[in-house]
Amino acid sequence: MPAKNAQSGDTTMPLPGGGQISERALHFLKALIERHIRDGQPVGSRTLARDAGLDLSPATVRNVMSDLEELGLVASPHTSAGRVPTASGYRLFVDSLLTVSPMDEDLLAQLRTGFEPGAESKSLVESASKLLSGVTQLAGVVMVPRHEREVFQQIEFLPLSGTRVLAILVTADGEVHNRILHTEEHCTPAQLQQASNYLTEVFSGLDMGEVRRRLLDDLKQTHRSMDELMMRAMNMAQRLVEGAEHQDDVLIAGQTNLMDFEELANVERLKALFQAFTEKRQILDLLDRCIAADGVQIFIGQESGFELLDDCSLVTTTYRVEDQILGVLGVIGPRRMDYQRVIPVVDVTARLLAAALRQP
Amino acid sequence: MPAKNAQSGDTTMPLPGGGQISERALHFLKALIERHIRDGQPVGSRTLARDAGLDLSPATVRNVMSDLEELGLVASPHTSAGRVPTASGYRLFVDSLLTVSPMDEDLLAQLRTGFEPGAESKSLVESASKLLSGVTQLAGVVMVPRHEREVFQQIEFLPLSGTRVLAILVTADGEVHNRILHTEEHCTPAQLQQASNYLTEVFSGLDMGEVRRRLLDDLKQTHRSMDELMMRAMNMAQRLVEGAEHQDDVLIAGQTNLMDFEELANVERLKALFQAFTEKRQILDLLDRCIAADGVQIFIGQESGFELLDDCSLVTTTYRVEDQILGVLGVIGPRRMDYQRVIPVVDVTARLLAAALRQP
DNA sequence: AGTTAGCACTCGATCGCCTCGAGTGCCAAC
DNA sequence: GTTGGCACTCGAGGCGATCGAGTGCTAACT
Repeated sequence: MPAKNAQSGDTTMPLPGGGQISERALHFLKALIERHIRDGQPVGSRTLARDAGLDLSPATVRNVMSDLEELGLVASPHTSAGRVPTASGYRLFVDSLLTVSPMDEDLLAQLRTGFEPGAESKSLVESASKLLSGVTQLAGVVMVPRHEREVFQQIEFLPLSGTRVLAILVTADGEVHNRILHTEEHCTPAQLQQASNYLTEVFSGLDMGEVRRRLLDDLKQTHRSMDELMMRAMNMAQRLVEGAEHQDDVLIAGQTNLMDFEELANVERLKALFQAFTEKRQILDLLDRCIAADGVQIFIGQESGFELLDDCSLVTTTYRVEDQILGVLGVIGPRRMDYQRVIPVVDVTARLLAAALRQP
Repeated sequence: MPAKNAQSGDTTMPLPGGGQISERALHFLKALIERHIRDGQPVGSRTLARDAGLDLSPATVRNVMSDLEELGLVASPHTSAGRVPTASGYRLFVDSLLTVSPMDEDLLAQLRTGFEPGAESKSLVESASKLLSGVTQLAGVVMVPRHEREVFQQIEFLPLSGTRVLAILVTADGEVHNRILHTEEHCTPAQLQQASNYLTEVFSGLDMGEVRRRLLDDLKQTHRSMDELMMRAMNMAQRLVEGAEHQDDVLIAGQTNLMDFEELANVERLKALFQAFTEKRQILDLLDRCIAADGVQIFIGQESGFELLDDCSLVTTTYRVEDQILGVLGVIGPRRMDYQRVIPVVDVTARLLAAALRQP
């Protein structure tokens, strides 16, 4: 029998997947999910009847639950075990049922004091991931400010012994990248000075993507009048810019928190998950896909498109300075995470990190 | 009845803990341990009789095993379950029974090619930990070259915007440390240049411990004639040297390998272990205690004095350049690891790392 | 004296069986 | 539309039997 809970005194709402659902059914869904988030157990009709506060008998609740099951919002692990929310159930929950409570004062204070005002961006990002994991008891992930978006400020070349040269790239936000380069010939300090002056003058104020593009262009047009020194400087700059990529582009903290959840406490699954955490590649790709969207994004189960996280949810948001997106941060946890609490935490942390990054 | 296997045709040997043990019993102990290392199961008399190759009946083997048990070298988890080596059993095994086979050619080649010749020390150390874990299928740990032992080569100050100065410290082995400092007053590039020239001249060739000591001394003796600029330079150098400490002093790779061992596959234990791996502090302390000793060191079970590793063993050795100890590396695995194979791997990796570090 | 076969015994693992209880679905009555 | 009642399902947990690997002991063998 199809779901026909549409009744006179109760409004019904259209459902994303097509079909209708009564207000009352939604209320029960919400209560069920909240209960399940709290204790992790399948929720039975008796319990839900008590929880919902509507003074209805378990039998009635069973009818409603049956409807919810037919709509694919809940499921029962086996015949005689209450219901558990499905991914779609959670989806509906976070989209329309969530009561976004204002954030706790203490919590806000805790987050605020977590960011050391004058600190370097590296350490701020680290604080962010630790705060996220500490406050939510989940795994915190932060994608560090994307190099592409950073602004070139100056470059210096420092002669080391032999033909080795230390190249130092400073970006506008005070980030420092350095790398040892091997040149074919020996360079004098004066030559190096000249090269760095030239490059700094030409590229200062451009973002790194632009710098890379121009470098490539300039190097291609070798016919352009350019003395050999500059060629070499360009080459060095090129190698520095190319090299300062990836690697520690994503910070993860509190991985071990995930071991506390029974639904994930399976050694094989954990192994795969932790391997992904140490390699970071896949996590980075995942976060990279979140960078386009605005505001807090939530991926439940397979929605992340990342098999390892099928039993997990991911709550992310971007952090930005003056409308420029710097990166993405968020948390990874089991599907049954406390979204109500986690969402504002992620949101606020992003704002605080952005604010801290703004004033170097 | 005490162990009285002393017999005419069989030599007996004194045991570290006092007591005697026959050659034959040792032979059985060795076979038992090798068997247990291979399959992880308690070893019964029938199996051992076959394994030992001495053509003795299980009944005889049982007598021997009983002696071994009385000496505390093996134990049975319960009445009818064969024997398992104890920590003392492993101890005796690694001390006197181990047949150190020469290293496999392919393996040696694999280790050799793992180190990129000209690479920076940071990346060499990373290679070492990855090789250790990859080759042994255990967790590889490397304590990075201790800062104290490094040799100061040059220092440079780079003016940034405002009163911020980027201090760059280069050590003889090509390691680069940098840090952003805030000065009270604005410094001209010329002043900074002068300061860096002075400091480089004074400290070049000294090891970092010496540099720190002299800096502290000089700063204390403010009555000494020294112009204000130098004072400030000293101050900056001081802050840089102090700051470039600890943090990533130990690298760990292949932690997840430990999840494959049933004897460790317990979520609580794993959580504690992985927390220690991310905090690193305790691991660092542990490795620090190994730095004094010479050659390959083996800690079995509680011998490490680190509760979390009670069910693990630790095989370490130091790596050195010209008799100067640079650091410690090794592997962490279950007690029943393949010592025969692991020990040479640790040993050779240390030598290769040292060799790679020698030529920057 | 050391070695061995034989034998009783122990004990975990596994299976089947049962009971218990939480929860469901359906139906008839309110 | 709601509810109580009822039969049914199914996992969890307890109980007992069986199986088999392994032990310890003893008595006989070399």
